[in-house]
Amino acid sequence: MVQRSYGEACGLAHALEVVGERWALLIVRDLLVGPRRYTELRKGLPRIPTNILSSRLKDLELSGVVRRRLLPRPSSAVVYELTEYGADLEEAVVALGRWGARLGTQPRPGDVVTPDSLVMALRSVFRPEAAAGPDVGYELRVDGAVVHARVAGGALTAAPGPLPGADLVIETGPALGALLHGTLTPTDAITGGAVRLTGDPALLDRFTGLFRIPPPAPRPRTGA
DNA sequence: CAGCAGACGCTTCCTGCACC
DNA sequence: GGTGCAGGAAGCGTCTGCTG
Repeated sequence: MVQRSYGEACGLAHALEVVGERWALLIVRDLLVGPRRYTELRKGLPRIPTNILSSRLKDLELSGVVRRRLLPRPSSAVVYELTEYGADLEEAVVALGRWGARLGTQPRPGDVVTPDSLVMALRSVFRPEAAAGPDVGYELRVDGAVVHARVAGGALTAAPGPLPGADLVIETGPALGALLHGTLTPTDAITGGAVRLTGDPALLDRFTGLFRIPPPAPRPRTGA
């Protein structure tokens, strides 16, 4: 596909010409979690048409954001991964995710939670200033997506999959947004059955301190 | 089965123009 | 200057089929 130009000598305009197309930044988001095969990207982005995924990957490859790599035998499969240049988008993607999270806590009908989106959500709302204290490991299960987060030495490591020996396993659903927004307290979440915990329940308080969505965006007046 | 790619129809965007 | 409309271009989604 021929990339349209905004005709501006502006870094932001140039960035949008590369990752501003529909789906492009979500592909980058998933690749920030790790290299993915074509079918894994389709699973992570269940609504993307296959030709659009193919087209975006090609465009991102031409732009130097993504590269194709052939796995060694016996698999010989193709994986897509970010180049160093593409990986530089992490700071921007995390900031955009944090900004977007302020728009609302409730998923819309048909919205899905994927492990990759959950990992990037955790990275987006992690608060390093709250990470002092003993190391802790969480396993998070949200609507079938399982990810884990480990906070050690003030730094976060978040990745898809379970965490054997996790200090706390949190099973929840749409309530996660309210919990991270602070509109649902850990106590209310537990007593109301919005979360199920395995491990030390006190660590849920620490979780909501470590991961916090900034105050919600102001709502435009409806004029009614 | 993975990894595309083409055809087709629909939607959205852009541009130019007219009108107030 | 702001708004609305029409036509063309571009983009998107679904379906289907091809290749290794």
